[in-house]
Amino acid sequence: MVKDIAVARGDAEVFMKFVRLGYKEKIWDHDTGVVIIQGEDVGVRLIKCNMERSGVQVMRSLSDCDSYGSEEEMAIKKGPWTEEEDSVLINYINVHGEGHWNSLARSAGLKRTGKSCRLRWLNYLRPNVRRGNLTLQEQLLILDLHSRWGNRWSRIAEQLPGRTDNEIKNYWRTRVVKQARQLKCDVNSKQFRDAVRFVWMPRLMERIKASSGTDISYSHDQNNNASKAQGHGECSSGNNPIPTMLKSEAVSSYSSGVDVQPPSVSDTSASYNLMGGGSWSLEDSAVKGCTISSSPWQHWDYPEIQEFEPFSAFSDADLLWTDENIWFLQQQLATDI
DNA sequence: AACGGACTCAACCGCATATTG
DNA sequence: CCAATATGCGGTTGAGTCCGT
Repeated sequence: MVKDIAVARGDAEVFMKFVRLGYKEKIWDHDTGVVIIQGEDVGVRLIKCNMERSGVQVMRSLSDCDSYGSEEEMAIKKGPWTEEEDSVLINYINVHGEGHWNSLARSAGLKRTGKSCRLRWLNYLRPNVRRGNLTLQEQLLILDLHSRWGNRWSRIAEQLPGRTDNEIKNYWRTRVVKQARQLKCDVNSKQFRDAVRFVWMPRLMERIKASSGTDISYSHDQNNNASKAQGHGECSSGNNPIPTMLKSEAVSSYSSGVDVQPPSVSDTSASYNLMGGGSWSLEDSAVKGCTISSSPWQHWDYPEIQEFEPFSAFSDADLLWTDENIWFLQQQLATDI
């Protein structure tokens, strides 16, 4: 049986739909000409195609036609991406740009859904994706932003250039939720949020301060080599990229856990130049002067400085944790972070 | 060495929203 | 305006790895 199909210019979606349905009718694009294919019981064959005028790129060769017509070959692949798939996706995006993920997946010859391609690109393959452990500053920022925005992972990720929402979400679940679980309380409970505010975050600040002046090597993966290795089961450098803090004076006010005197919201403003060349500072009564130099990083200015109120959650120091619980949390954090 | 539980994180799923025809 | 489709987001899963016994 022979099926003739004509497909309008560039309409790969319609094209494939008719191929799958074994459609026989002819569809004409009067403006730009048509692509006509001839189908058989198994597979289809391109018999006429004005490629220049039609702009149909999905059919790059007769073999493509065959593969698209095969039920078996049309199966969507799932699971881990192979290096070959990665390179196909990267090369395609380098040439054609990103977006239009469904048609991209087909045009590139990937047997993946558009969503899968998008996710792979955004979370792993795109340039400037940072790999490796979250720095102390990043952890602190995540805790702080989550306290005000909740599970708005993509929004939080926007404030940590190179980090993905998926990565931050994973951090939250594996580290923070785990902590709550160990303390036998709900991660959203006031008790736990207070513990984060008055114990965890101050401790992070202390650790950031403690790293001041130490010679910490930080190998920023400019070429994303580590990320590629990690994606295929190999581990990248386990070094935690901790930038050097140059100045920190007021941090100590957070160091005593429940004895913290929260800064007022009114004198709060922030400038997280976290990805600096670069500094990271909190113009806040309690942390003012905390500046972290991290020259290998890309410069980044906190984009929502107007609305951002760092540590505004400290406005009410009514932590209900017992000394025992606080001690326990601190012990956990000492080994966990 | 073998086993099993815990952990990590890439990837998938379902849903909501945006865009397109 | 509406329906279909694409995109984006947050929640969840599960394969691979680590680590203690």
